[in-house]
Amino acid sequence: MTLFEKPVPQSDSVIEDRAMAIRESLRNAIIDRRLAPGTKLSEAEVGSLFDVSRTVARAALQMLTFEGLVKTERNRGAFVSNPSPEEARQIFASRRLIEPGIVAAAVERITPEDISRFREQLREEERYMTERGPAARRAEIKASGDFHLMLASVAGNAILQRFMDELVARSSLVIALYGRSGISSCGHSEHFAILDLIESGDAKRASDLMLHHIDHIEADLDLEPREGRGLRDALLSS
Amino acid sequence: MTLFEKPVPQSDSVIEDRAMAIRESLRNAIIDRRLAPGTKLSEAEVGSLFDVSRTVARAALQMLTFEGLVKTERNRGAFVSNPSPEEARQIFASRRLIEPGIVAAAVERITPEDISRFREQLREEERYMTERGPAARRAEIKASGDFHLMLASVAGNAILQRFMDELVARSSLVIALYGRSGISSCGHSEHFAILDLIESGDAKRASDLMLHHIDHIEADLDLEPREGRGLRDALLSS
DNA sequence: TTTGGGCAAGTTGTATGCAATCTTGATGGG
DNA sequence: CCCATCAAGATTGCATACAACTTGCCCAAA
Repeated sequence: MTLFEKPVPQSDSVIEDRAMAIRESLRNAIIDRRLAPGTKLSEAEVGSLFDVSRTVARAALQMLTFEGLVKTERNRGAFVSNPSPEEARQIFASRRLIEPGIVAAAVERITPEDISRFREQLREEERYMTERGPAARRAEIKASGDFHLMLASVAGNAILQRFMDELVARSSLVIALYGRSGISSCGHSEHFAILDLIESGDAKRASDLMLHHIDHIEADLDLEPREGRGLRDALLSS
Repeated sequence: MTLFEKPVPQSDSVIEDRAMAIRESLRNAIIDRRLAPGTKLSEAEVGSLFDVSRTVARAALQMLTFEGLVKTERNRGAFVSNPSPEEARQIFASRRLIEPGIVAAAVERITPEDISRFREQLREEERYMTERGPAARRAEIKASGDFHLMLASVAGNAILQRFMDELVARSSLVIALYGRSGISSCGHSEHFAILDLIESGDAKRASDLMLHHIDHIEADLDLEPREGRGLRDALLSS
């Protein structure tokens, strides 16, 4: 009757269905490394854990499979993805290709309000950096990824944003897997510098710095060939 | 007992499950425009059409939703995607970002055998160009997309390859929707020129030409604002 | 005639049951 | 002692049943 009959579509991605919520929850658990790579994600277990049927759990796992965060083998089930060094390299190669363009687009579209939010986000990052312990380190990885995601959202291209969603999530998993201990601190100051260059409107230098930033992240990884891995990494990793 | 006990894992992506086959079939139908944008894809109808249960049909539709080829609305169902001009622009912006890098990678990795296969593919394209009629035009769009996909596969980055899969599929839909009649012929000669530059190892010029090529494809589209569309394009389009 | 409400048909969301496949542990033969 | 075969348990793949929601129609009332 009234014009506001519907209770407002809300943020659209928040409502969705239950499968999406489970996907988010598992996704966070995976990139936080609370779920170790290779962990079996049985439909029944996920279902009972979230109090839904296997149907819904299965849908969530299917979504995560599309994102590359879990790998499913026919008639065997779903496992937390255990990205190989080669996969890791491809992930960062993809980011090197995409993110400079995102920075350039962000330079064109960013607003002063956006800049404020970014600085807030960077302060948040800073807090985790001062702390020690694995929990803080996980939070730092996540916050660091959020910077890149915010940049992608400012760039105003929904498709690239979705690609970045996937790439950042998989990067977080890779960093948790192959990252050396404490060197990622340099990355944070680069976030500040990138933001400054974006604010000043210098697209070229901002893009270049983003490129270097990604190089630095990848350089801090320990991506040796790791002989003997490639057979069935999930089984042999334990 | 014998070393060949298992009947060979086969091409891996060919086997998969039935949902994948349905996805492929629907995907081809959509980018061929045999399924018009806005067409309702009811789970029951898809299921009975392919002689599977709604469960499998639903999985296929979910995959297509991830690819952006269909749009699903909660409790309302799945519809063939009807990309807006803005979406189309984002698709091509994404391609402009990614494909030059793919060309550069392909220059490094392409083999003489690959080049032969490419020339074969281009000859195929040529055949469809001489013919008239909507069927030949659809085949031409598809063959033209295949060139870009083959390039992505040569580049050797599985992630970028998957991104390109999605972008090319959505581009085909956009071209079918917004393409002007016969101007796409210039694109074909550019494919030849790009391949020549790749063969000669000139990454820079090959990438630049790819960039221009994408510009030309987009320039051949009719992407006016189309007032009055943005409300609920699926409903109002008919 | 127009508007509003309510019922009915159809579709999607979810749960569950059954068959097929894989894993695992046991058992028997070499 | 080792290896192969096989049976039991468990898990996935798929189909189907039911519940919840949306939509469109019809009819009544203004």
